[in-house]
Amino acid sequence: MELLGNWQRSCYCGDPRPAQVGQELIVMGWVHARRDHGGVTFIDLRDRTGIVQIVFNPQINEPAHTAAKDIRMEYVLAVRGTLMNRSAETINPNFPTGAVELQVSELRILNPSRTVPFPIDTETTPTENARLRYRYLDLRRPQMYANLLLRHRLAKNVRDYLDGEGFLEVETPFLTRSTPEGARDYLVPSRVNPGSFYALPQSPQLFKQLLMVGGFDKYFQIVRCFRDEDLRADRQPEFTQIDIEMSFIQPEHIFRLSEGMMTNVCRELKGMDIPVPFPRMSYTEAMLRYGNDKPDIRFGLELRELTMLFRETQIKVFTDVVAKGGIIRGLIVSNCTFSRKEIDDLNPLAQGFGAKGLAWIRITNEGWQSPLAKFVSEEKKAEIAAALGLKEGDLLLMVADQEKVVCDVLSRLRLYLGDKLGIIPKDEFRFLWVTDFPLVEYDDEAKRYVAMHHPFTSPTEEDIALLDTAPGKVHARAYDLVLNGLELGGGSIRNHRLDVQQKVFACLGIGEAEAQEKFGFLMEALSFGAPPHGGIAFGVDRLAMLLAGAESLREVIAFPKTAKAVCLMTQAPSPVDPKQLRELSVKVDL
RNA sequence: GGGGUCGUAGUUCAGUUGGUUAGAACGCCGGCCUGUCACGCCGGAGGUCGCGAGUUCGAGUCUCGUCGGCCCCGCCA
Repeated sequence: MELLGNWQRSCYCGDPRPAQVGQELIVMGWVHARRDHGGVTFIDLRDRTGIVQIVFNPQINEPAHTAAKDIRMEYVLAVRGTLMNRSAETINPNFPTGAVELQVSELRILNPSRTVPFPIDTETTPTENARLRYRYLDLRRPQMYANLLLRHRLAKNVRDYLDGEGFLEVETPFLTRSTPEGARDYLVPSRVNPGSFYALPQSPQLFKQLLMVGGFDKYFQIVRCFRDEDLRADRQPEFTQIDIEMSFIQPEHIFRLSEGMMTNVCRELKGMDIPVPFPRMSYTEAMLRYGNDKPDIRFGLELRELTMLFRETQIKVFTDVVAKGGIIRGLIVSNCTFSRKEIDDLNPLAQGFGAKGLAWIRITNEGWQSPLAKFVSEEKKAEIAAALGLKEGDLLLMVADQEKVVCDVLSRLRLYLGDKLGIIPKDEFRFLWVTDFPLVEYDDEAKRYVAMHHPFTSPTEEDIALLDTAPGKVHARAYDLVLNGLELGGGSIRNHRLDVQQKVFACLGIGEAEAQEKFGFLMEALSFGAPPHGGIAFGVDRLAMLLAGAESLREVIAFPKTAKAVCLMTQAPSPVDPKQLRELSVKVDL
């Protein structure tokens, strides 16, 4: 092992080109591969920019050639040498540096490496377990570097864009207070105030509103948020948002700004030109056509309303459901080539999605093929076929149940079928605004209305009166941005008037005393001339994931957590020293 | 909290109906090799089959439990 001494790197491994031939260079990096021919030894030296071949030739430098015998995979080297052209037949077209090589005159082995637990290449993908345990090695893989580079450029692009639009990035506290509603909070005990706890923010929601009251007019922040809920491929306990808030605006301003930001990102990072404005769809329409408030509009296969058509048949499972206030909806798969088994297999799938069963009708050249065919008159069949435009080869899949169940099952079945049929164009980016959400929805478990977005969302001006009489019918000035079936972000116009905010609290069953205790600071602020304001927040991790074409957030997060919210590298979370607990006046009760 | 799936050499994986000494590739160690770039050739080491019970004459293989990774449901204003 040698010291670095006063050596200074003259270029990255990916840099050398024929133009620099003849120059003396110092390059540093990791041993990616080693080819020892006894006489001459080749080493591929790698850094984040690429790979350069360095050559140890005993005729050029005997000591360096001898020393190179000890070099192993992932050793860290510094080499000084002369850049040479390769002879025509030894040029490697697979690397940008493949026309040249560095003839080593001096080698310094800066650090050895134990045998690595998995190879640093693109061919083999190690198990997730190994990757997360040795994340620093996983990060050496070019794909991980590419993903995090993309993420960096995303953040930089967004910052530059918002700066250009007159936004200020302002930091807000991580140690804040726990609020009711929403996700479970991560709590931090206060040593100085025994028995009291901070909460890590689920989002900087209230702070950004208070910045508007503070007159900042246009705020943004690329900020970490924390939610103590179970994980998914697209959900980590800590995640990053592009958080935005503006004063004296309409939803249109948010749409225009967001569209500018997203198209900018897509153009700069992916070379894609996304047309603006993005299409918009009301929540009601989205539920009707897709059964879902975040529809993937890259493909059709929309839901069909069937209640009226089938209510007068002799199909008992249908008529019973309709009698109980349920509905019937379905999907039509055109030119369906499913085997009988494939169709039968959809039934347990639909049941897994929450359906009691899945009815089906296949249109063949001999008429209806279906377990239900005998319950429908020929006349009715013709009426149904005409109404739905059914033709030979079509498969009609139907679910009858309460509306919520029908929507849920069919929306998931739609995604399953879209994937199975291969009709989802993978390389398309289809943005969609979903608007006109209900302000609240009834929670059967809690037996009260809960905020659909959050408790600070403004009702539409014409619906304010309904807050007292029919809360379920009140529309919110809220909007979500959906990309390829993934909720990328959401926002709303907020309540800037104290009386409206108090009405909303009351509607949510938050009493005056509780509102005062939990949100007193907000209500106080609203009483001091709060401007009309609103904003939006986008998931950076999800956006980066889609831009990177990755299947999991972990691919675009340097140090992510497992499905059990554990960091396999640091072994966090961990028990702590009893002394620490005593200082915090915290007792663990398992 | 629930369901599914995976766990075999350092790594990626194979392992038949439960049957002799658990294999391959890459990596690792030793040797040879002056134009390779997935270098090649010769030789070698390396296994608590995640862990614990059970069934069996016999378990990597079957059963139960448990731990861990992944996916999903619930949950995620």
